[in-house]
Amino acid sequence: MTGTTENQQAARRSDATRATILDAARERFLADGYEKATIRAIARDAKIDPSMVMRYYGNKAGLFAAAVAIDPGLPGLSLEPREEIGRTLVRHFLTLWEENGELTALMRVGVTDPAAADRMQSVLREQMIPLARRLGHEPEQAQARAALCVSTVLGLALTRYVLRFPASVALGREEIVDWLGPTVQRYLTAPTP
Amino acid sequence: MTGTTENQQAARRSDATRATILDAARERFLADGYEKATIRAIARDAKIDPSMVMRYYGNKAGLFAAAVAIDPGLPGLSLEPREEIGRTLVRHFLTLWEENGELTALMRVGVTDPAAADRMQSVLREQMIPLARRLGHEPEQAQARAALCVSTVLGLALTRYVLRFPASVALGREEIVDWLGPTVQRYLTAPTP
DNA sequence: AACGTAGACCAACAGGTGTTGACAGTCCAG
DNA sequence: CTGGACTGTCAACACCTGTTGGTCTACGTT
Repeated sequence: MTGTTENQQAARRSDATRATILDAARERFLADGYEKATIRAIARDAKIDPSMVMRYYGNKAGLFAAAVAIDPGLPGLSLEPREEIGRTLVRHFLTLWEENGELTALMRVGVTDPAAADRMQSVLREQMIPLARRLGHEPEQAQARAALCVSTVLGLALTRYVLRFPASVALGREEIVDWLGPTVQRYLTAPTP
Repeated sequence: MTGTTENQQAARRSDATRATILDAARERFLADGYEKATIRAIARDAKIDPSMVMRYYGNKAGLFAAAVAIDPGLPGLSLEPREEIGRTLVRHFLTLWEENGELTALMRVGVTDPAAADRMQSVLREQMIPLARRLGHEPEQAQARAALCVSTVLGLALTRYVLRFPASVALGREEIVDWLGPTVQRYLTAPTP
């Protein structure tokens, strides 16, 4: 872990430190949000000097950007049977949120910071709207339907993972799929009401 | 406005100032969130001294509490015809959010601050769950169904009023009612899937 | 008219923030 | 073995934060 010099990207000796910082940053941003998660606290967690954070990530914004770099990766959903796409989508988002705590951090910040909000929106723009379009809707319809789907899953994420309402946390995984799946399905495939 | 002394609650001479502060606070909290909305900035907006804010509201938390005191006031919804309750509920929440910017502020803060999060949850506890129960569900069912409804409307509020996703902002009021109404209706009245 | 009190202002405090620069130790290439 | 680049440490800067106490003004009551 400390001697190899010929990697694809010139493995630096400081990679371990970099990773430690990033882990601590993710944890802090997730727990406290952007403003309250101070560089000093993150550095303390990582047991390094605050100035190292600056050296490696430029500034606080850069650190945050590095900490929440994530790929939503909606898989080739057009392959799914059309009647199952709602449930599949909901299931996919559930695992996504449960595996990546960064998403909670991103939401905490996005609510105040336009740049982070835009990052969240990109999922809608680049993945959900094209998906709705692939399902045969004209542009406006695709926009509206995709917005409704995103609002559905983000609403659940908000009450369950961010605000942690007990009633929402108590819901079982498959219970959620059973309720929200048909909803998303309807938003995507039902005729306009 | 400046001479009456015998009101129900001893109208103070400073009431105008108090109101000015509260207005400025609401605006700032709404725009910036809790941490970024500084007392100094609020005082500057209200064109008074920062120390007055402390004098009248104790501290920053007290000011925030006073700024977002709001009553969701779900009306006597049990009077509504059972088949229309979904649409009525959605319509009610839409006007609520559009008339009270404080709700956006509350959400911005609740995402980071547990106390504010709890305040949001109280709507669920004290209004939605009883409503679901009044519709004839046993306790657990009522909890789950109410959580789904809250998640639905908060999801819309999040994408439309807080994050301001264009695709969500573009939705028309009745369009939202047409899509979300049946969803909420199903969460409240459909048999468990 | 005189007094007590509440409203408003000012200056300052103590602490925390992101960020910077100079210095010492460590590793590898020449 | 010697240079130079990289990793890490320490102390400090300039600024902004919430909050406090003292002081002057103006009103309402007696």
